[in-house]
Amino acid sequence: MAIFSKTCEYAIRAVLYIAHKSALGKRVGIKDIAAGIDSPELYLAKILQDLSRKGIISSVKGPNGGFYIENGSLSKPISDIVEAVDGNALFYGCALGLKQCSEIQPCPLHDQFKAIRDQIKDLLFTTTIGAFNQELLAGMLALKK
Amino acid sequence: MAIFSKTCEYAIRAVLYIAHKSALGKRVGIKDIAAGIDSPELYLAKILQDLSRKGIISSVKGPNGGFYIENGSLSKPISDIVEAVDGNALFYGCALGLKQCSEIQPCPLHDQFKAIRDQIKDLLFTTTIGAFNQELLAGMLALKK
DNA sequence: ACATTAAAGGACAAGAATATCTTTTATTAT
DNA sequence: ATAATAAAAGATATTCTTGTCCTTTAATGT
Repeated sequence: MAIFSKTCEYAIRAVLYIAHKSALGKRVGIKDIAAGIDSPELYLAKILQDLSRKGIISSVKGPNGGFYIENGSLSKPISDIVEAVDGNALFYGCALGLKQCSEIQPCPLHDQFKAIRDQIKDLLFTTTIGAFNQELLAGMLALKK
Repeated sequence: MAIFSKTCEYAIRAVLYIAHKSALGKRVGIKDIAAGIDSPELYLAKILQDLSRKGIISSVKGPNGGFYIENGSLSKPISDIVEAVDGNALFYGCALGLKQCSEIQPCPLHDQFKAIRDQIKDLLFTTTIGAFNQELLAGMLALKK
């Protein structure tokens, strides 16, 4: 199994794609995004609808419409996308799925996974949606294939 | 989403349960294990069949039969269970699901996730199946609820 | 106003993961 | 040998994830 659901992988890649296009003041349509991140167009549409409802991205309908990201939202952390799509189990859940796992009643992997979860949290909470814009524009980072 | 699939959570908990019972020279039946780790009995049966076929655990049929773990297998790493059930995407896959992600063609999270994957690998490859036997016997660690 | 464009929304379909049920096979004790 | 036990195996059911299709709504340009 992967760290993120497939839906979440698409979501992150799409948001980063929209972000670096938005930095140029451009809105992007669903076809453009789907091609830009190699994802099924109609499924991605559903995901973006959801992210739009949740305020992570914005959209306008009609000619010259499309998806974009508010300047202020570029400083939101990537964790916002993950939480919106996959929930917060990755940040707070027990690795072995125990509801009552805690310091008092730890599962065998409790201590070791705490460190890993903390590192994952640190990464996703401190990395912003706009953090990769320059490198994406420069073509130094990949979002497809 | 959680780190492991539900199937894998059951698998790890069951194997650790079997391990610490095996340390006492006892075989344990599926009912016992399912109750001991709070899992659906018949589903767990399927998982253990699979682990048995893959040589991670052993079993004997008939009266006084049940599941057990060879002494030598107690020193196998937990990663063996994870790989058998969830595959190795957690250890080697790209966080954003890109097939071609690498140093040459990195996804935006490539570098940061490499560190996290390495830590996960380190934990799962160096922690053995038998590592928690004493604490489990002493009731200091939980496998259910 | 009207036609065109593009996202939103609702419904549906396919596939995978999770869970259950029933029959078969192997082992043990009598 | 036979009966009882317990895992293996095969079949089926349910739920969740992923993916597609079709209609509706909102915005724009003419």
